[in-house]
Amino acid sequence: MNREATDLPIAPAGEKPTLRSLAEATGFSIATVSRALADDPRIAAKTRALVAEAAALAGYVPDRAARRLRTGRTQVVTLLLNTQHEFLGFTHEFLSGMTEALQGTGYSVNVVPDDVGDDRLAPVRNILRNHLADGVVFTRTEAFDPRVRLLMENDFPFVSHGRTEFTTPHPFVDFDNEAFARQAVQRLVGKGRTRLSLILPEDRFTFTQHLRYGFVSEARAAGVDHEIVDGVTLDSPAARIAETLRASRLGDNPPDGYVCVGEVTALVTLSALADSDAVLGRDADVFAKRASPIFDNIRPRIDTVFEDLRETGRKMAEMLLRRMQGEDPATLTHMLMPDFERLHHSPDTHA
Amino acid sequence: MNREATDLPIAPAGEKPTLRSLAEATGFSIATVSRALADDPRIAAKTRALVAEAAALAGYVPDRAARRLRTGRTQVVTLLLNTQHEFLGFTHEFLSGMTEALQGTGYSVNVVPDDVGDDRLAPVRNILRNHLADGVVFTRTEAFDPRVRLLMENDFPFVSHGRTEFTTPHPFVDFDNEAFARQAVQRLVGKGRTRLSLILPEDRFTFTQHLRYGFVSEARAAGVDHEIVDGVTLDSPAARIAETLRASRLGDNPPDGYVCVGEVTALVTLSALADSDAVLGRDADVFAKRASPIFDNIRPRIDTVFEDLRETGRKMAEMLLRRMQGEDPATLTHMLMPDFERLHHSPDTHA
DNA sequence: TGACAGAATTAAAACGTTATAAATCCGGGT
DNA sequence: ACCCGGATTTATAACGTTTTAATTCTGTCA
Repeated sequence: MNREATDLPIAPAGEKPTLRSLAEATGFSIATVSRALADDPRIAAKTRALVAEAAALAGYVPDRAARRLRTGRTQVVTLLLNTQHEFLGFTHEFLSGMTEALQGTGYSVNVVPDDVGDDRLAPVRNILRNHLADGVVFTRTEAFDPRVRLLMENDFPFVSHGRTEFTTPHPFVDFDNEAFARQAVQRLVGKGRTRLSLILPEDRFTFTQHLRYGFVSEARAAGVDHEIVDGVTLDSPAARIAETLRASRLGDNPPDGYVCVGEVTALVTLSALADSDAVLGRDADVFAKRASPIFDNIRPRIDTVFEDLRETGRKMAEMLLRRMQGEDPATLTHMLMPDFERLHHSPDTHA
Repeated sequence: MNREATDLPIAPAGEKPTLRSLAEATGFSIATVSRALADDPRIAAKTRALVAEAAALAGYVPDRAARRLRTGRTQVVTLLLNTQHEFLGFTHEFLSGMTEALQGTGYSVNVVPDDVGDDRLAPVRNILRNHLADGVVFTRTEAFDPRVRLLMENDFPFVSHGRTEFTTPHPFVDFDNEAFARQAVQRLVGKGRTRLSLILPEDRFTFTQHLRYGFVSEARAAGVDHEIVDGVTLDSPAARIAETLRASRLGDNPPDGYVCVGEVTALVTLSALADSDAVLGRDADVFAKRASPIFDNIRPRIDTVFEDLRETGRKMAEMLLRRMQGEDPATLTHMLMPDFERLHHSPDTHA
């Protein structure tokens, strides 16, 4: 019945501290200890302090399984991972950002493949049915993404990377791809380029439309020729993209300005140019979006704009936390702007 | 008390099936249902069949929290993620491989950052103390890796990516970096190169020693000059590596053959060559290890060997499963060979 | 002196499993 | 009929929490 903090027993080496052991150590009941740790105002302040001290001393950490069983809350957030396609370094940066934001919150990150088998919704259904997580995060969002629909129907917390065209608002984090496309066009036009070319992601992704709109309307405004490459998408095999680009360079009036949405596409474009003996800066220019630092080390240098995926992951985790705490989904949206500060003007690393 | 499989009640829409609901549906007790689902031979075969059918019909899935609380097994494996450095695409491929191998096993993958704060062992201690997982997987293994030591002391299942120099054997999956280094030297020597250069990872990693040994002994055997670049490592900022390489090219007798252990290093090397007006194939050659497909799209083309990180993740997860099932740790080792089949002989994508 | 309200604490149930120990069933031998 | 043993089945406790509904304390006021 020891209630003096000074002579509490030290943590026994072998067995892990539990509410019961804390109760025995402090002389209070399990219920009181539980409430005290939750800072319940119904518990006397002195008691709360005593219990807190005992818990710290013993290194008490609540058992996740027990809490989860009792409350139904898993303290887990799931990332739906597309295991096939990736922007270079995407997964790494994104995950790092997520874990960073979740650090110290008690939530842990669970990774589930989003593209196995025929039923595209199976992973989400599985999570919903068996309450495998308290929230979900995913990428490659489509205009009418079935995952979004299903999650909204079930009022389940989630944050999508990318917007949808559903009327009901939902939390998302997105990169302003329209602004990127516009800027890319402006840059190329500024260099005197008049025949622009763009390879788009697959049509079903929402950001494809944003890219298209930004590209087309800005090119029209500038009064320059522009084409969206037919027959291939960002997800096409690199070899096929290369093939298509090389073929296009054999035409009468090949493009002289390339907007590249991904790093791989940019590299393919560069090699297609090299393969057809076109010289960068003379025959054509390339403007690309980058998410990794590799372009710093590639010759010839090209202009790039940075999409911060670590920040994206961080923001998405933050919004998910707030959504799970019951904040209004409609307000939980965030747009990342093309990083003009860190715009990459082919810095000379000799300096 | 209905025991006929034919007219079992269908799964009620709202509430999730549980042992109790299955017991009510079949007329057996909870204990019997539990045992039947575990295929306990003490339960009559007919009963087992009946229960299995009812479970399937109801879509029963055991509650993870309850099972975890009762058994102490989490059904979780944790990947210790280094959030700072990455081989391009490493995390993505590795995780994809892991989830692939774990598909259908009931295990899920948890990602924990391995490099926050000052205490390098904190994540592992946290997992051990609070039994946050049944097994652990990590990369960037050191010769006397403290994580390995701690995990072994606690007899906790793990698989390391890379070997250690501890005498007690433990499960690992490793890439044969010595073989890679030897082959790289052979290739470069085969092209007539006589002054080879290598940038190593930090000394503390085990594979650094393997690379060094393979490189040095093969170069000696071939009787060619060779140097290990001083003052920088694979993890140095790309700019510093570039700086060092450019400086080295100004010397009397610059290297004419570069062995690159990572993609970024390879790119940096290429740009350093370009920056100092050296021509690949004439003034120097580069041989690199690649883990992503980007080299297919880089000009000038270089020879590369493929390290399959998806396969690595898959194998590590498989070994971990077997270790958790009690297999002898000493036998759970796997070496991945440099992929000679998929050796990249600068294929001409024009073909 | 009691009664009583509010403050503080607690007993006990529940979450869904698994596992120990005990109970029931059934057929065969006496 | 009766008992016995093996085959089945079951009641129950436990895992570590949270929370509902008491219960006990304390001091105040009639």
